[in-house]
Amino acid sequence: MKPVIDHPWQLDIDAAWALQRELAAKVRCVEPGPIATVAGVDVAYAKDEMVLVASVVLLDAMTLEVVEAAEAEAAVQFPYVPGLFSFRELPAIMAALEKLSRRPDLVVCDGQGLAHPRRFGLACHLGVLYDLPTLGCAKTRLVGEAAEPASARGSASELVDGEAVVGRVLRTQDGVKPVDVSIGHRITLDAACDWILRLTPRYRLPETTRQADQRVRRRLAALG
DNA sequence: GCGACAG
DNA sequence: ATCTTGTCGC
Repeated sequence: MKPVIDHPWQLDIDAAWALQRELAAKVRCVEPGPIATVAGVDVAYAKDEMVLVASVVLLDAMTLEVVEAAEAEAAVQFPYVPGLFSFRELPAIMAALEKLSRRPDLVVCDGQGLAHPRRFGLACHLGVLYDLPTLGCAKTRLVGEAAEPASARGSASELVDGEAVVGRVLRTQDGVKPVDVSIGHRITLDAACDWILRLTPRYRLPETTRQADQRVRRRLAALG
């Protein structure tokens, strides 16, 4: 699978902010089409953050079984800057996506989507580049404030940043720390939360993220 | 100016 | 993200 939009990745911080602002205008919040397959992506670091290893898994949306998987490595060429996270991890993720034989109907990202200071987190960036439905499911917050959801699985509260509702804090299992869910591209917040609940029948994090994380660690160990 | 800050 | 021991619970 290849992106429908391409842009330089060898840029400085200021150029990245400018490009991000331009791409953010393309984000769409619409009801996604039929979803039969869901992909998950994750990245791990090797050699003291000199090398990135990315993993992409494709799950059957009904059974949550892995039907395809791919990994790829890429040299780090962008620093970790909160807010510009996607410029650091996407090159590796794109290399892994290129090895995927089919286009997923939805991609679950490990990080924020709209719940970002410029409303353009990793999930939005990936979604716009491939024109695919994407959502962000983050373990920790970047921006926004929210009330503590009730302790039962499925409970949620609005994630608000300034005047805007940028996402939802969702409890995926009874008593566990909730995750931050936000739209990436071509999906609605309600649909995004519905999918996260469908993908978390047993654990706090979605099966997509867990499978991708598991495989990326194994690949990292195999490298040495 | 000071603190916060996805992975 | 990654570095790490012990500990609580099913």
